[in-house]
Amino acid sequence: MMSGQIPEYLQGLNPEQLEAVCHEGNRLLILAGAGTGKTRVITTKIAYLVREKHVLPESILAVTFTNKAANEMRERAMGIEPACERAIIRTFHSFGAWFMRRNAQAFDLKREFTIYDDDDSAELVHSIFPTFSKRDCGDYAFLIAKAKDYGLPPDAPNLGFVSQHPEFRRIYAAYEERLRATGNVDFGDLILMPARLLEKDEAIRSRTQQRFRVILVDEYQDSNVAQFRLLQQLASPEAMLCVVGDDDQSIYRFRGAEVRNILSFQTVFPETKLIKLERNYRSHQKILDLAHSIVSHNASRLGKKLLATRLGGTKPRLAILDDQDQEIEYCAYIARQHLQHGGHWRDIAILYRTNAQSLGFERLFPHYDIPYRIVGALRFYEREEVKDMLAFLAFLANPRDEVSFKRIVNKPTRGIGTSSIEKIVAAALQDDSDLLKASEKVIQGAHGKGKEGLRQFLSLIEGARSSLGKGLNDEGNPGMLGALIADFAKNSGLIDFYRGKDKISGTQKEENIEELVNAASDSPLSEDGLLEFLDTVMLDQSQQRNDTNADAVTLITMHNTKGLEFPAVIVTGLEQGLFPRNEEEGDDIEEQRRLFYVAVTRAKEELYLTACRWRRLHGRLFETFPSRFLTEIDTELYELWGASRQVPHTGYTQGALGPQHYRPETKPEWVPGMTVYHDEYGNGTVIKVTPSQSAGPLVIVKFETGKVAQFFPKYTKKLERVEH
DNA sequence: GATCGTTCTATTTTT
DNA sequence: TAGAACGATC
Repeated sequence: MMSGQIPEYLQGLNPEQLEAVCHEGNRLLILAGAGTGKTRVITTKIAYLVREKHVLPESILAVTFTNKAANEMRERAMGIEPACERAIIRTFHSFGAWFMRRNAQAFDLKREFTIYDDDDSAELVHSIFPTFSKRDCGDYAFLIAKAKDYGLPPDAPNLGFVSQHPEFRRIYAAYEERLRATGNVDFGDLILMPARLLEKDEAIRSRTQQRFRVILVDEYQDSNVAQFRLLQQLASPEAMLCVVGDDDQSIYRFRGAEVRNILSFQTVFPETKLIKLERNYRSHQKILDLAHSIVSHNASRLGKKLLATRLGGTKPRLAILDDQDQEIEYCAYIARQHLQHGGHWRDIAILYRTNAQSLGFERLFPHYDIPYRIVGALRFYEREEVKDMLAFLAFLANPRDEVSFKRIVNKPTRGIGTSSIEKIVAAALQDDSDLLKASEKVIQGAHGKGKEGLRQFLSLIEGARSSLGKGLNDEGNPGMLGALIADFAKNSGLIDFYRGKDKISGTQKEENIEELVNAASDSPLSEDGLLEFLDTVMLDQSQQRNDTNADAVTLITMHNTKGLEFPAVIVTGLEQGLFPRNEEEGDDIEEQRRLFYVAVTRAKEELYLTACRWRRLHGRLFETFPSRFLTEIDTELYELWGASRQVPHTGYTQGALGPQHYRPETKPEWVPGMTVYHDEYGNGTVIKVTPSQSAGPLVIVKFETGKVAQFFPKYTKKLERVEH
């Protein structure tokens, strides 16, 4: 700093945060636990570098994983130092797209490429292999995406790491070839292609490295192998590379995230300075202790322990309930109580592992008069009609885009059958031309209804292309993209088509189109405007405008809660087989444990955990056992909520759906000192028996191996009394 | 090319 | 249980 005077924006940082902001070494790993103010650190650091160190904002690159996080980062940095507007603050993928558009030639791409999402990829696989089922196509697309996440091209020797399938390499290679023919890229390409280009093209590499003197990465624990390779290429030894993350919150392994990126950061860059942020500003200590008790069972972690700055707080509470309906009723009861104590509905979040678990809440909450909102259910850009419009735009931008062409060419039906479409696609591939030219060609030989339909479609596209080229609306003024979409919806007959569907099925397709038109109403009617709009839309498929302000209970998957916080959190469905699933072991178990950790660290004041003895799954009723994660938690850290007394009723009585046939068996008694045998742990001695009201006694056993574990004998069959 | 009945299958999802 | 996907049928 220039003088002894500490600038205002640095005041209020704790010593570790301040150190993280001011540290000047080239490799910095900030291990930031949940709720430790990591966004504040990263944004303050950007502003600090610009303001105090006179780093050019343009030479700062900050990458995150979600658009929401990127936007927040930019706004907060600008709040401190307006010049930060010029910094490149983007998601990884949006940075990739930015980089690829600027260097399109080096990638052998036309400027007008658009981005295929996962569905489009699956469609492309289906195009190449029409005999494959939709499902298989989706699976292959997933594997291809995963291969790219791991940085593996089709000819990679170790492609077997992703799939052992003998045909996978061939399928992947065919996909790549066809994708290149369309001139488009997929999500994986946005990372892997820049990484590979920088690896092999020294001129571009050094030019890029000279530009970016500072590289910051948020949520680093979620980065994948390809992203790591990209970072390695972007960051010259002289550049400052600062990664911020929490190894305990890595929960996207199934999507290619590689915890080892953060675990081994110090090994890869030995000069790394490590700063841990462990002061938590969100939750009180009792919640943090429970969270720590969970995650400390993981072997693969750098290790850190959160310390609360907030005082007081009540112990988390565990409730063992009979079945889902009772679990829902319990949640309703908790929510109501919260309100009676002056809280709001919006303070409460109900967390679950699978989306399907929201169904019960949706069914019963109206009866309990509990307002709710579901986060992450159906996404705006996944809707049929929205995808149709986007396909139209994408095809307008890039007439080689086979997937988009197929989606709209015969919708609504214009009599263009599969065989005509195949002919057109084949002709385009044959002549290495685009689908418009190929259509013109095929139209010669066509006749009847199909010919007329194709002519209609072509004139529709021609009209749109010409107004895009002119950039003017009907009055001769500069036009907007929104109007183009609206015109297309009308002229193509799609709007009538949707209107009909809306009438029959009560959907809101027409409204959704209007919403999309609105979203595009600020985009200029030009090639650039079009590409920019498509990028924004394709790269931000987050659940649109769910009114966060509404006073309603939040229903949400544990995954979706990352980065959020709530005064009261209920983590439901803590049963073996559901969370974790039975087949999960090793690294998977550790990831699930981290997910549990993420879930409980969302709570600011109240934390509730629930498990059911019976769970309906795929229409069948199963007897379940408490999650192994529950038995791992030190019993001192939570209170057991007794449920042998009835869950207080909230007015609504349900039908006799419950499992009436279930009668708790009377198990033999358990007393301290008793010798027991456990399926996995062997012989042991009961050291303590705690009665509970609903779950039967809780038995704590010290095994000969030294391991201490606790059980509800009522729920486990693995623990047996040894007869004397 | 729409509609109906049968069959299958069943996490999580930043981009 | 419930939704999607596929094949058969009109």
